[in-house]
Amino acid sequence: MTPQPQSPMRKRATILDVASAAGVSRQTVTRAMNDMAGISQETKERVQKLAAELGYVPSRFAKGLVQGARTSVGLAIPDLTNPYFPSFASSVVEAATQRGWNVVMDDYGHGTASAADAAARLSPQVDALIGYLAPHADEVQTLMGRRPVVSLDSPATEGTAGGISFDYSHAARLGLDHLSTSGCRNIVFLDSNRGGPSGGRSAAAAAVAAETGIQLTRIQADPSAAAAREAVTLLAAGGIRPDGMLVFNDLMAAGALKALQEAGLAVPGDCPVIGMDGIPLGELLTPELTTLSLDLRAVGRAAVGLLDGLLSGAIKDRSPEAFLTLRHQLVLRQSA
Amino acid sequence: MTPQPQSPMRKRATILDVASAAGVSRQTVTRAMNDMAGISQETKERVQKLAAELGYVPSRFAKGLVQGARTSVGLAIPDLTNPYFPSFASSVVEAATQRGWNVVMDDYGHGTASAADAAARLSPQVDALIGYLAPHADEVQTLMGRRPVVSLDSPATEGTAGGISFDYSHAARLGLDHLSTSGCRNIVFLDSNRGGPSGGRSAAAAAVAAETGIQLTRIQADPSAAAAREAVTLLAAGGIRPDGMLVFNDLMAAGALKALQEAGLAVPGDCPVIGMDGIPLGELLTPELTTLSLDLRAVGRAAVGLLDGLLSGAIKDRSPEAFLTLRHQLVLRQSA
DNA sequence: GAAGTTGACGTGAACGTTCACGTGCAGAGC
DNA sequence: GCTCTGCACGTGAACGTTCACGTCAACTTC
Repeated sequence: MTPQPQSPMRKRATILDVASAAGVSRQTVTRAMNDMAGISQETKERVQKLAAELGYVPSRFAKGLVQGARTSVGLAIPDLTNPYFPSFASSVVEAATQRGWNVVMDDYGHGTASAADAAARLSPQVDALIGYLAPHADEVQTLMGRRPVVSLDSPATEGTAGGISFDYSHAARLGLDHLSTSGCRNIVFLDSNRGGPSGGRSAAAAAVAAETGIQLTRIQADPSAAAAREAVTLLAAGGIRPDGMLVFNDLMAAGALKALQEAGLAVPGDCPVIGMDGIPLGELLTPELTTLSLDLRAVGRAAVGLLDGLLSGAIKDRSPEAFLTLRHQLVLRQSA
Repeated sequence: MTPQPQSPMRKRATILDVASAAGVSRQTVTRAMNDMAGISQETKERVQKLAAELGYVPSRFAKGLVQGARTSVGLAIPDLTNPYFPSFASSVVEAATQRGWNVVMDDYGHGTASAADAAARLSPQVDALIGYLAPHADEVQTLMGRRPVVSLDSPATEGTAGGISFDYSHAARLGLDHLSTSGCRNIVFLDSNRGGPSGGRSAAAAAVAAETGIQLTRIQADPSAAAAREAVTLLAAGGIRPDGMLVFNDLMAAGALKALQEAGLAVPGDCPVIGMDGIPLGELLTPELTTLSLDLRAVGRAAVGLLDGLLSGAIKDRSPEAFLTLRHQLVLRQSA
């Protein structure tokens, strides 16, 4: 409360400064700060007040050293700008908070950084790591040593302690079935051009198409709305008129929607569109986006749950239980 | 590499375990792990390999204790689900990463938590705090003691070390001018019903309206797209037909857009709509959203910049330089 | 009035690093 | 042969807490 400048004093006050100012011992200060028993109300208040005046903040390092780590988990995410990731991050933060963990975040989207860079920064600070790491999941686990890494959407062949993957065959089947039932015969799969997690979706779509005899053309773009929009505009300008579209993710689908409308194709009339992921944004588009939806909060919860098991030893590293597969669900709205 | 189970061993390996395994001293292990001089290549590699095998991870607590904190900053955000906040968070993470800081995140949106709860969790872990804290900014600064807190969008009367606020009068003037110039005479301001930062926007809009003789009706809803949609639907059902709309933020504007269209009002034909914040989502809507845009990356950069000044002492706590005011810019798209 | 109990406080040790030296040894230089 | 230099490595101390005990007086208890 007293605005006491004390500016020249650059060094942090320690517990001993408080103790000597109050004329008591370290331990008594500890008792006062942590509301422990064995101290009179009077002394406790005096010490607390003095501590505040001196700007005393217990060193988290000293505390952690002696008490044995409160766990903090790293969260590595490619791009907070894609609405999918904040939804995911938010559920991770919630689940972690419930367990009393804290979350150190790194967003490696800007610049040319990769998940490995993020992990290198995070590694010295955390006891475990969750993230979208493909195709560097291996490298990240190496960086983390024995500390568990849960990787999302990377092939289980990558050697992380645990992982969550998605059943893209199932998703592709749901999506393509719906489109072909709606009469589409000339479907385009708009894929992301990023090496990483994309492979799964496009491969699954191709496989399902081949199996069911659906004609499927694959085009690619950066996984952003703007790039998707441009790609579809280009496609339409080339005279190609798909009569159905399955898109890598909802954000790209939003861009595709725009481009199709601009090209004079009605959605869903001329060309139904199905997105993937189920981000809240979908409901705000016109037409509202039909999508293969993931329960986003469940994804975060599952990731944290796995980590909990791995940390506690209830789940063994790389054991079958350490890998989960989640399924998409077709949410019908207006666009298909 | 060797999958050596070693599971029963629950305790972490320390530097001494590595040292004795390698037959060298602590200091030599330190030299090997940190690529320091004064060690032979041969020994370095041997130690590193051994360390990896033992799963040795240097304790961040011990390291921090002796080296004096690498700074980590807390980031408290109400709701990652509103696309505004991830954009902001992303720029904070980027700016912090550039300085070699790390970011501990807390999202206090879920449940009934407030910024103060988030700060309580964060406080023992961080050296400084950035966040949307209103109306609990005071309380948060108290929790943080002398450590600097930069609060966004809270009145400068709240006693944080620094802050960033927005010139809502300017924004309201830009928005209302544009609407009234377009011929709107019966404008609705769709406000958030959250106590916090909302006051500023609505008060500024009211003031500008009064000053310029514009007829402005204020309605309120939860700051989400769904709630805004519902509120506007209700409004329209009540027979009230606004001929122009200024909205608390872009997310709510997206909901309003939907509702207006459903109610048979053309946008911008019958009722132009202007949002606030300038989130990327705006471009994906139909019609594309005209908005009072903030340079979101600049906001994060500014916040981290302030914190940097405050931490280094270049800027004094609560001095005039510790408070910045940013301005919105009118970005004309289709909705107005 | 001796023994036990309680409350309020203090002290040594330990947590796992790094820093600032110190040591020993091989070879260079004269 | 002696010092000097450089290299590879080791050792005491310190960082700021908390834990597990101690201590000491005042008060009960019978």
